[in-house]
Amino acid sequence: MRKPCCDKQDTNKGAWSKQEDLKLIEYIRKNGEGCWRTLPQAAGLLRCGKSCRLRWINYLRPDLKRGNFAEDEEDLIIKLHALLGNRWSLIAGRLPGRTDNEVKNYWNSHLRRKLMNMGIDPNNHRPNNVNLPRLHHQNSQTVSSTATLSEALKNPTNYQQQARSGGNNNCDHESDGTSCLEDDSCGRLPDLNLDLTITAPWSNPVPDNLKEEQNFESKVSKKSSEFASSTILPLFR
DNA sequence: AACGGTGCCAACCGCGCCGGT
DNA sequence: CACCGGCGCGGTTGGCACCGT
Repeated sequence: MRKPCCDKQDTNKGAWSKQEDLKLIEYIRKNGEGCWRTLPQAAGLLRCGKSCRLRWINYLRPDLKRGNFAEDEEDLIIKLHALLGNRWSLIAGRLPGRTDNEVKNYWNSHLRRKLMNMGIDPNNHRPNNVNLPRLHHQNSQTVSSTATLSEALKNPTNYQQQARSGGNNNCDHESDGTSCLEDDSCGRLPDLNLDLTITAPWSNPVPDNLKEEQNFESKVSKKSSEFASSTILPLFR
């Protein structure tokens, strides 16, 4: 049995106070991130390391964007979710200034409902309640080579029609929140516009918080990483 | 004004991964 | 190779704000 990360009796829980925030910011400014387990004591905080890490990453980091998501960010989240499933950290990594928690919350509170209102299953990005003939995937087409998902959001009827006409695949991730990456039987990308003309969100040098992304392949499962390295990563480069 | 319902988001929890020994 | 500890991730929860009745 794993030991708890800290002695819960001696730690604060719940919302962070202004003083706690200041202590954490000050400590990290002087000493940098890392070694979260020992940080609270060193910084004079009655918090567990995980709590400090979360507070810093999700709220205090100076490079956070915050505020409403732009249309292109929404677009990107939807596309990446279609590709990656609920891998929020990977998705957030493509949105500079956004955290996985923020993206996850935004998906669950806004985008999920938006897609459902359009009659699209947010789990597999396919139209809901439609008895589609199962075509061999070689016959399928992408939704559109030019339309973006934000355009689709503005015109759900077109999007659905396109999804129906070209949106068939052999993938059965009906509602498990997984991506096609996880199933060999799919053998193809989900039928979304995958013309991802994404520019690198960072300039040189790569910020520390994004360096991890360069280990993308090691983060996804073996199967996924093979898929990613041959198919997805080139789209991002 | 009071109340209940709903949505949003910060924070917590448990688990898996990975590096060190 | 096995074990251990730290870190990071995704799912879930709790509390607050807002809105409608």
